[in-house]
Amino acid sequence: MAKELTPRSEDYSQWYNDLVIKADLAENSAVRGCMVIKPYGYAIWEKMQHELDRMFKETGHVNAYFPLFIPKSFLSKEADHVEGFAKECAVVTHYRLKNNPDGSGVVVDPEAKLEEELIVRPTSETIIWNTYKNWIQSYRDLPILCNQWANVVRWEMRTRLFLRTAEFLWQEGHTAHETYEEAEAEAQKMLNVYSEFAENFLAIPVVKGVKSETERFAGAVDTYTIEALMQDGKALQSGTSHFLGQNFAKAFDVQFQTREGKLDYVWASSWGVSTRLMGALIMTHSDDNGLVLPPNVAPIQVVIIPIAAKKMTAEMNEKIDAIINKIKALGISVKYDSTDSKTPGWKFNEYEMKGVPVRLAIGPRDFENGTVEVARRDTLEKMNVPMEGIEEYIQNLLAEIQKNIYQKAANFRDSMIRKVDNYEDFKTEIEKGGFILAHWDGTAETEARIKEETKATIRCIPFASYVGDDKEAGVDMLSGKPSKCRALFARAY
RNA sequence: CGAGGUGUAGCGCAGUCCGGUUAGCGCAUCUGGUUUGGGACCAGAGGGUCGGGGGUUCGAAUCCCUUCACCUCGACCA
Repeated sequence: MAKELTPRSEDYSQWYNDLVIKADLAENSAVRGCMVIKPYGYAIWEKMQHELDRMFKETGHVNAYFPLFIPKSFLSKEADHVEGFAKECAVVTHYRLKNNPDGSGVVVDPEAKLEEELIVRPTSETIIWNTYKNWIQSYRDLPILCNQWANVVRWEMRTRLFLRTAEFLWQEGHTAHETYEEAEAEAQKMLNVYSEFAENFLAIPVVKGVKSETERFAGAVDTYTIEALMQDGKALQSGTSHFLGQNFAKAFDVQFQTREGKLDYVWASSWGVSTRLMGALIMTHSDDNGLVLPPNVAPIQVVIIPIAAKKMTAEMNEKIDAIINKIKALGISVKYDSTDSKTPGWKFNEYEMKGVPVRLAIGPRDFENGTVEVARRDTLEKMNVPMEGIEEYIQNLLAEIQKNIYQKAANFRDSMIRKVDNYEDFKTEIEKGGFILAHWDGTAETEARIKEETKATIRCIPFASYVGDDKEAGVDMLSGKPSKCRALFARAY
């Protein structure tokens, strides 16, 4: 009765919105474009953070924190950068309120105008490079490998929970290096960290590649990306890593003494993933019954639901406690839901909505047979499993589910990548969704025309090969001009 | 910013066209009891500035003016 999702086939977008609300992940707030991330949604984000943070540290990075506010003048120092972000900045102009003389509440005190306005960071390159200038004198001070966990604000016209909000949470890495090669390698390395994280942890298959000039980060020399494919056939940019060259070092005059005793500008990279990954996670795996979570990110990995809990004997409760303890001992998070205000049927649906990977039901029948009913969320299969050794069974099952969820997504993604050689076919194929590999002459004009006419954008030039000859030269499907290799096109979020 | 739409109980809605007792319904909540293997049942209870302001009227959720907010779809973007 209460909670029914709009089926994906009926309205994918509505399904997504329903799911975010009904799985208790997030909700719209009183502030335009800003969401409240609810405890269950935040628990998933925390698991992502935890794993990413571990991976960053393992690759030699350290965490730091830089200010939320950026002096307006900083933003204009790198020409492309300001161009890219100027239209979506929140600006602080005053520092004080006062009571309205007419008694109608508070108003901004016009006396308290700031000398220089402050921008709420849309990203932190400028404040960080202004800071790095003081940290770097010699090659001995390099590399600097900093990350920060932060919130940023981009005043978007239209917002959607997790996918695009005015304020969002993310991490941003900002590194400084002696050489072109080292900074470039860092950008590549972090892209690999992201793709490993997406695939192994979130079970989201991604295509790694380089962005076209049009899609590149404002101020970067090259932008690398991981692109995921959602179930409705649209692409979602899920993480980016930028080789910044010496652009920010020049803008903020960050020079260092080289090993040869000369002065040179520092080479840079930056990289980030955001709460948008929550959107990717939801849209990659979930179904019409609700969220489907890979065991690695599930805040609750196993839920145990007693049947007729009030009729349980002390001996039965002891057996259940023993099972819980054995599962916990294996490092598996388990929730025992014995509240009697809800029926088992209600709970079955509720935990399916929330994507809990494994559900156990234990009732009178099971105590008679010495079994437990095990249900897996990914396939919705139910099995009766002996109570004895149930913990190992679950441990294996969780691993199996993690693998299965990834494989299912990978099969779908692969089935949606195809090669197209002429523009007419392209227009037909793009309607069906998915990734299309087609030859592109490398010009912004052709790219813009394709976007204008088909709403498809170049997601990236993939590093790996997907359809055999996609790394071979050819001719642009639209202009007929020579093309070095195929680009990956899709409609995107 | 363009085009549509919606604001009535915690949530979802009816009532508005055509003004008239005490503003309804479902879910949720609370109390008590019975239940429990796929969204239970019975009995009782609480909960409302009808988005805000102004006007018309004997009388406004309903008509008029004004204002605010939110949602969906476009253009912009992680």
